[in-house]
Amino acid sequence: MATLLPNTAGVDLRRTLESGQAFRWRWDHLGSPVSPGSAAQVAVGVVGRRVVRLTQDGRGIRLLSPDTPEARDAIRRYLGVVPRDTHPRRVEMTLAADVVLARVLPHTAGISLLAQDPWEVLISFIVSQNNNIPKIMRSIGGLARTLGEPLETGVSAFPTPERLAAAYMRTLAACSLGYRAPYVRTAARLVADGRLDLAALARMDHGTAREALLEVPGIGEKVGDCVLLFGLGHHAAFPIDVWVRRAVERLYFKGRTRRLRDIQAFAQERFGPLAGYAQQHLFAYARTRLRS
DNA sequence: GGGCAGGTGTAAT
DNA sequence: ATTACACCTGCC
Repeated sequence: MATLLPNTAGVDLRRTLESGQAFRWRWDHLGSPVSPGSAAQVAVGVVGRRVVRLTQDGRGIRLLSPDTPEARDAIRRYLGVVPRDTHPRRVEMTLAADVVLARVLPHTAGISLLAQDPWEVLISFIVSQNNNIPKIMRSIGGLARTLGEPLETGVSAFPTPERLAAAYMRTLAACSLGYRAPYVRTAARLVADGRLDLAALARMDHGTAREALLEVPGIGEKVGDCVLLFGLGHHAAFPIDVWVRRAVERLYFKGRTRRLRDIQAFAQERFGPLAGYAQQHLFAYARTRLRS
């Protein structure tokens, strides 16, 4: 049966899983396909070696499977529904002091920063450069299917660094990586032979870890900041993609163009250690309400 | 079918 | 120091 996960942290499952930080979740219909209107939806994703099914209703977030004590703990940590010093509800209380975010938050509240596998995040965001979310999801799915360990029919784990490092270029090309394929291969080799130690980067301070990431071919400032924020737990990181840039320029600078480094400095100064959460809310707001 | 979207690396000022 | 352009793919 399903377990109800306590969610005093105020996590909104759909907003979190559709926030562009993770690429291995999809929504399926639950129950009878003949009454799709009333059918609840279930989020199906891959977390490590587990195929995870979750739903959320008025009562909370339910873990449909796998329903074991170990899985329950892992998923609670992954989602950030454990009461920690920075969970969505508490973060949003602080961010709402910003008059701009106070207007944004009603549309975006409940976004959590997932505690993802840094290795998967590294590769996923190298793939994300100059790319869009549906295509990123296809590429990551393709890598899992061709190089990852099968978990259940049609679903595989994200490939290990060793498997990815040893992959043929044509295998990578078949996943539509395009010109990013050599970046992916190089990064996989760096991790596989220990020259890039992601666990060590997670322990370093934000600035030092950032410098190290920028040395990796295919990782620039935006992707580096995504890896820091989504994979390494550096919640002060503020990745600036076109949407975040639009949002900041529109909402804080009267629509005036600003240089990226000025936006970066502004965000670090204004949001401090919560910059990553602010970025998530601005990104979600821009994508849903600033299209046009 | 040409245009466009999306970050980074590189070569040009 | 900043700026212009190429890179691959899929969608309109």
